[in-house]
Amino acid sequence: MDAFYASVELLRYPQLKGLPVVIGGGRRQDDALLARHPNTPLERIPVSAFPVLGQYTGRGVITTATYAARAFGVGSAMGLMKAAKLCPQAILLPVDFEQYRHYSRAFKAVVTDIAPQMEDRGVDEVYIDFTHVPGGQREGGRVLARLIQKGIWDATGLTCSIGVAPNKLLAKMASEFNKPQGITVLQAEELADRVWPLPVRKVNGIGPKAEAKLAAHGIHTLGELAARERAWLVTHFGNSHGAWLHDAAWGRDDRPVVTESEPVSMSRETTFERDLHAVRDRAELGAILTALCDKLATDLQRKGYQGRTVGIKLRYGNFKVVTRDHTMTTHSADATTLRRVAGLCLKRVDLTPPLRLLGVRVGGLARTDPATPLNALAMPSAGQRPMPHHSSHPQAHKTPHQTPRQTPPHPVPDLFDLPLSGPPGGAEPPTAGLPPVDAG
DNA sequence: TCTGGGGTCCTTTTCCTT
DNA sequence: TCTGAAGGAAAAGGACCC
Repeated sequence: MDAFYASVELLRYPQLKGLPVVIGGGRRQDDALLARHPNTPLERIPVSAFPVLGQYTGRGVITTATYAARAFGVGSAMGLMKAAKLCPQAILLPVDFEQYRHYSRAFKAVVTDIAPQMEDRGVDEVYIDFTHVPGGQREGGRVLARLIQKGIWDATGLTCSIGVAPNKLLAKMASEFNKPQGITVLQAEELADRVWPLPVRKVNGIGPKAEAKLAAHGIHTLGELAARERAWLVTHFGNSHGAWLHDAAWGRDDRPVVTESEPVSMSRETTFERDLHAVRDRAELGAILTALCDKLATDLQRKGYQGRTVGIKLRYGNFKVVTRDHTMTTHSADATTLRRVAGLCLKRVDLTPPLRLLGVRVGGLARTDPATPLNALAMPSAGQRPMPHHSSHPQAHKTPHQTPRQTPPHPVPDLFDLPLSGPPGGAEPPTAGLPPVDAG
């Protein structure tokens, strides 16, 4: 298979091109901006009027940053306060998913017009199998890549970097060689020269943890990784991960370009403006949980799905995360049902420490209307790991059994109805707190 | 100093049934 | 009636990606 990996840079305002800009954090700075410049389109508001990072106070992280901002050491997932120290003059824009979705659809339409075998990798990235695209092999794929780049520019004004290689693993790596508007053709025989000198972290699927573990064994580059025996890697990293690491270092990847997929789960979560306490902030937490369930139910219904497993996620003030879930006997997309089951899950966790984040998730999805065409409504599979499927996995490809066990393990009275002083009897975990679950 | 939100997949632990 | 083993599914946690 021949593969492209294409990623586009999403930046809205032409007057900000070339400047350090970060996106993230605060909500609705646009509104304040427009209030100060009535009747002026955002695209015409002068650069000097935009809020800068140095003025920002509060929680949040950077979603993305322009290359000019990255030159200051600012990057994705960095706290805004830290970024403000590195580059206080950077312009800070709010996240606007409506716009991203619009431009995302537009650029993908350009791609599929030219090369229909496209795999969606999120809002700004795709894989393309161009093996059977007419003219796809000219200049090793470079001609087709230029055509796609120009098409995206003409339709959206967005720049795009493209990697061309024999498989997805190498195409993704190649796309990073020449950002933001380059085309890199990487051939299998160039592995030693162009890939092995790279740090292991450049492989899509080696994150900070794997990087640290490899470093502890003195492995920093892909060349050093490739030099290890496969058996040695299997011994130290397990059967599947060790073998995968070995394949990755040797540029081997036989995953196909997947053009359609079904969502596995949907979720909603929110980080609070300040840490909340289950008892003191009981009403607020209850309202947040209800709102999350409402949104999630709306998401499910809009996309035509219902789910059987409902779960909650809590992040404590110390960043420790706990999850609880419960599988129901039937599927549902009903907000009241989600709220009730999420409430039951919440009773099974320790609600004593300060809480930073609350989330609700639904898995075990099934289509509400099976006649809906496959993938017509599915989300892009953004977080999919590049690992191959391991059929040895004990839970792989099994049909769910019909009698899920009942939770919670110890019968708990409705703690959500308890007085604020805490649970009676002393036998229950310290879970006093949130308002009553809505009566079904 | 501070660390979002929405996903997928894998591994390990726990629980249930036979 | 009790016990233990085995196997499968659910639950929990974690790594990773955009």
